[in-house]
Amino acid sequence: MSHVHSTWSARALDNLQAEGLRNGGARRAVVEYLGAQPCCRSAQEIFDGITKAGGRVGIASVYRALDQLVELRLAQRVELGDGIARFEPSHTGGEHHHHLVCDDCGKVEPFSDLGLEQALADAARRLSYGMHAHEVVLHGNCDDCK
Amino acid sequence: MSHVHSTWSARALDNLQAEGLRNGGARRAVVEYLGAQPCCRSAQEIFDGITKAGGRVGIASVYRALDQLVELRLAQRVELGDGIARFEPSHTGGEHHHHLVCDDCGKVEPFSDLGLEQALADAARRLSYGMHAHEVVLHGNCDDCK
DNA sequence: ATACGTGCAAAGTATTTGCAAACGG
DNA sequence: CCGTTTGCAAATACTTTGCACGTAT
Repeated sequence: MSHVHSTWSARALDNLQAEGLRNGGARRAVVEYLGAQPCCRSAQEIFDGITKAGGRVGIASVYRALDQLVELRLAQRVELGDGIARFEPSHTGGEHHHHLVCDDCGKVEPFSDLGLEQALADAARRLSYGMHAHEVVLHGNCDDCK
Repeated sequence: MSHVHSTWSARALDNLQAEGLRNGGARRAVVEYLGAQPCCRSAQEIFDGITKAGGRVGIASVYRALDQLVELRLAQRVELGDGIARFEPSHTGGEHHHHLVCDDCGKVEPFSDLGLEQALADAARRLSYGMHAHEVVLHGNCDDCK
């Protein structure tokens, strides 16, 4: 049996290792960077973030690491309508959130809503769809642009 | 004052004309094709559909027409997680739907859920966000892949 | 007549892949 | 050691743009 981890990064690295993967420098850097973010990040943002912190990775490795994380359902791919894929840790329970996108300035804000989560679960049940992830994007105008 | 249209295509073409746009062949073909579809379509699918029906349009015009439709909020851009942008008429009221995506075979199915719509409206109100569109994507496994 | 619309080809971005060298266990 | 991982560069996929010609009003 496995023990409990305090952070998503630690849990993800353990799961990757349990899959027989080797956790070299690049993938570890991606996992640690992503785990420290409050909301979704694009591959380029992750690359830039790691680079600015002194890490040396290739952007191809960032993409490859993200693909694997999504494949293992440790991370979720989020598309907000601007043609750029973003990624964030797969949140469990209360940490789960969705996204508000301002169509004027492009700002992205996370939000949580228990009623919405309940309605999503109900809808999936009614449809008898084997749901393992969901994504909600609200488009509108943020406070600054209203 | 304007009169009521029985189809989205007719209404959209009227709205475009009211904006001072000229509705030449390519944009008209896109609007008519899109209005006849039961669910979202990619630019390439729209191009292929028009071409197969004997229409001659450039794919650049398809993209331009779609941009304008989205800009005027006559159509909605939908991103389902595979990096391809899809488009569908902006549905009003009861015709509104969302999407189920099978992560194994990629199949896309539309669904409607009144409870979900209500929860989305409630969430937007609670957030006091000036919402003018929303998008929900459920990922899971379709009947074929379960 | 005169803007706007269109098609083609070229350019621009985001993402993926081939490959030889570096590395982890 | 040996198979995995990595970085680089080249390739790919989707989308946008420049421009000369066509067309709606």
